[in-house]
Amino acid sequence: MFALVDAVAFYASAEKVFDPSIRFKPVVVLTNNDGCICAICPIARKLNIPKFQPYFKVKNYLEQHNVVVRSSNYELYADLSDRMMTVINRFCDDHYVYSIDESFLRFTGFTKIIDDWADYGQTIRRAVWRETGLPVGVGFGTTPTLAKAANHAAKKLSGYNGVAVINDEHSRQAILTRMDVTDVWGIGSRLGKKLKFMGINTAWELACQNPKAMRRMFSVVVERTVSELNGIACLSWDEVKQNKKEIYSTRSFGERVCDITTLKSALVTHAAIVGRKLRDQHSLAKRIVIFAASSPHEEFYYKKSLLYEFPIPTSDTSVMAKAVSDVINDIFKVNTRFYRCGIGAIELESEIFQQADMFSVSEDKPRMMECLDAINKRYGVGTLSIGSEKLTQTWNMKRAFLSPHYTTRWSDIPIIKCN
DNA sequence: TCTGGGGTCCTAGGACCC
DNA sequence: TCTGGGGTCCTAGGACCC
Repeated sequence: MFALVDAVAFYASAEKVFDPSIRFKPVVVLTNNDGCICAICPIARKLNIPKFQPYFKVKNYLEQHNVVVRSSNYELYADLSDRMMTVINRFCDDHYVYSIDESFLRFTGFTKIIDDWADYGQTIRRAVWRETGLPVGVGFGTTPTLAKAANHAAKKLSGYNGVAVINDEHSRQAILTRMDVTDVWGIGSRLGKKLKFMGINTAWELACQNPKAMRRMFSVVVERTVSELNGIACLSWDEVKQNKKEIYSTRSFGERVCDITTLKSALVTHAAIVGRKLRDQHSLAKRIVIFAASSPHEEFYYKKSLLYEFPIPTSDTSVMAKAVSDVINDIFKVNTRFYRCGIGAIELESEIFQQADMFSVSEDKPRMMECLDAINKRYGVGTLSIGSEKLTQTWNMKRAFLSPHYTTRWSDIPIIKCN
């Protein structure tokens, strides 16, 4: 048995945890640089606010309806995510954190003990709510795709109250027939359109297709999805938990960047983020892409992207920073208003297979990164960083509606006033 | 005044080579 | 005069997710 647990409108709910004054108001959270709307709380959802619309286009509408707007407070969300995952971790023997607000649970030893999954789901929900203040939905299913579907039902369909279980033919049919085909994990708007053209409108109708035929018409991915909807596991647990094959860090600037020093320091910061993520999953990058671009919305679009190959695969931030230095002059172009930039590690291999470098002089390099990670984990990201990250700080994000860092900064600790 | 997210995986098609 | 194959690597862009 699998379960998928995720938070209801995570960013928006996180904003409400330490701010009771907005708890019963419509709240939306914006993406980086206050660009688009990325989270809409259930109260705001009733106003039919479109997700991922540019903020400036719906600003008036939000004001008219007294919607509370918040910038992304990633520090707060990351910390609340940790807390939430720590609680969830108690409830299964195998836990995989899939994204900042979603995690898969697998029950092997537990299966014999638990006879009422719905009740168990409510126990998880209550524990997370009590200990973090975050509302979550819990979906159980015999495959990861069915657990995803049940989770959708738990949060979106009436009569489930936050927990849904697919563990027999009856429950499977009851949920899948009420689910739009585009709400199936892996079926997006594009595939959805084609499927609907073929008369396949619900998840149930998709499940009734011949998997082999789906493979011919679309891809192995759709074939797998059909099988999984029928309770046939195609994604092994190891596959679900697989390491990333590519790791990117990209960001748009709060203000356009026109000078090479600022661009370089931004790229080194991305190198640091990619390096940490590589080390987290014990991977090394053989090659990285380094890119910078102007805005695609402007008349003259400029984009330059370069491949950089390391003689020895690495996850060392300082080595990647050196790569940035090497190529920055080829990427930078004068009189260009840079809008975003980033770094992606695209060819990864496992640390286990690391070739010893015959000419290496600094044997302690990996330990230096270990030390850096440990300090940043303890005292916050950015406590220790590469010198060239700090060359300038002018490219910071635009975050006009930022809430306090309630849980990660002494100065931001919430105060309760008693009269 | 001007403003438009971030991440991962996959594939079609072009460039280049022999 | 006109026509002919197959592999690798790279890039851009599509598709999906939240």
